[in-house]
Amino acid sequence: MELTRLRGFQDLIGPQVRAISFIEEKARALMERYAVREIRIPILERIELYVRSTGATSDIVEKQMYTVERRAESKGEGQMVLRPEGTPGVVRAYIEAGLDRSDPEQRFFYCGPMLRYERPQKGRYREFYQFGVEVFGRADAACDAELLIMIDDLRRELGLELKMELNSLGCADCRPAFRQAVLEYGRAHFAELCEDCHARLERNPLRLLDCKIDAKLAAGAPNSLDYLDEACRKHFDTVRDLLNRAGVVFEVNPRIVRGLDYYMRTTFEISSMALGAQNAVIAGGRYDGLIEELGGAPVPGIGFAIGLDRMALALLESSRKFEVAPEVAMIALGEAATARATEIAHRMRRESNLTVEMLSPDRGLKALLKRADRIGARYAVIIGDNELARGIAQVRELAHSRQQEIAIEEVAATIARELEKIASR
RNA sequence: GUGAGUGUAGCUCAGCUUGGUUAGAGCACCGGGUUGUGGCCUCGGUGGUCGAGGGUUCAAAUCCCUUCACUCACCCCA
Repeated sequence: MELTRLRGFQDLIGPQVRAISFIEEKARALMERYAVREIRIPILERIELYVRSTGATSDIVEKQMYTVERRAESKGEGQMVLRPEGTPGVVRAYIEAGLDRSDPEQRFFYCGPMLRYERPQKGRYREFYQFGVEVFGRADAACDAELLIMIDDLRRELGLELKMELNSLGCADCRPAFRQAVLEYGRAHFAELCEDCHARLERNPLRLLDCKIDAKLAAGAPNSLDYLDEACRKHFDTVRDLLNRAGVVFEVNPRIVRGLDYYMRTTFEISSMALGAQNAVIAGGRYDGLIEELGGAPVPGIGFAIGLDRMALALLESSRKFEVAPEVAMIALGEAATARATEIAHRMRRESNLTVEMLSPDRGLKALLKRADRIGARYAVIIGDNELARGIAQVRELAHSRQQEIAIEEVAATIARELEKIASR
């Protein structure tokens, strides 16, 4: 086969797509309760948006973005890229709508594909789906806590065991001192650092802290919490206190460092034990300077994104099943019966709310019953010329090989009633 | 970008070390055993450029080279 999908892209089929939809539905329902409103933003943006927000030296901007070839006659668009993450686009839309000035306190969620050119591996694809939440206009610790509680709610609804880790990176006032301390620590131990860390040191020294190779060295490195100024410390203490009151289980991990420039104060990562190396299923944090950086008013912000693909993988690792089976397989033998069966199937769905799959009528009964079994139907409704003439249908309960003749007009109601009985047991 | 592992039927894999007739199994699919009754059983059938290209050889799934893809990990990150 030569027309294969592109590397790192996936066709989501069967349980995979059902797991993702399941998470999305749960998350959407949760958004309703938290009064978070949906926002839809373009998948294509100007490259500058990410250079200025994500950070010019980040890997995302330096080597992972998909650039789009524009038509020669289009003018003034500059370099366009497929969005590698959601936050900058939402911030842009927020500013562009003038909300930062007219009505700054806003909460949005978005859902959709993101694209990054990376080497694929388990839980990492070039196109991946994110469900993200962004809250603008609130600098208070209660807001941070509310988001984390929201995440805990989702975790509970999905029945997943996840680890929540929290850190504070400090603010524009106190972070520089911390960064400087890490830099100096790194320089002092330069000879002991791994090759990757040598590169990190000047580019993004905070990254030293979550290096896997130099774990021992990182343990002795400066702790961001020791460098928090009074306001940041109080903020972080309040967040933790609110989480404890809400019964949210979390750990403080000073090594949680976000890769993107715009994060400050509260940062967090939620990971799954069920996954491989790419185990962060949710990550986010506060980014109070970002809106201003992108040309808006000085409005604070905080947000997170769920990696839906990863979350789905974790869900599929658990014992949860994502099979779907129709309640009724409709079997028609012959042309006249097919017409009648189509009517009955329609009525079952519309009036009795049953899930009904009509099987291909161009096959023998044996093959059709086999098919009904295969798709996991609970009942097979058989209508042939015999039944048609007598105004009845054979209703077969597959698991028990019980079969009864029921007046065609009564089939839908009878099955619905039986299912109700089973459900109430 | 780096490293390791793997590419044989729709799926899971055997065969490759030591080259040798028509390349196998299980599952799945289709059909018979049952003129209109599934699962279990049984008999049969469809299905393969052995990832691709080149080389060695009388002969290559098997040996050599190149290349591509997939997987996992590094890196990065959701």
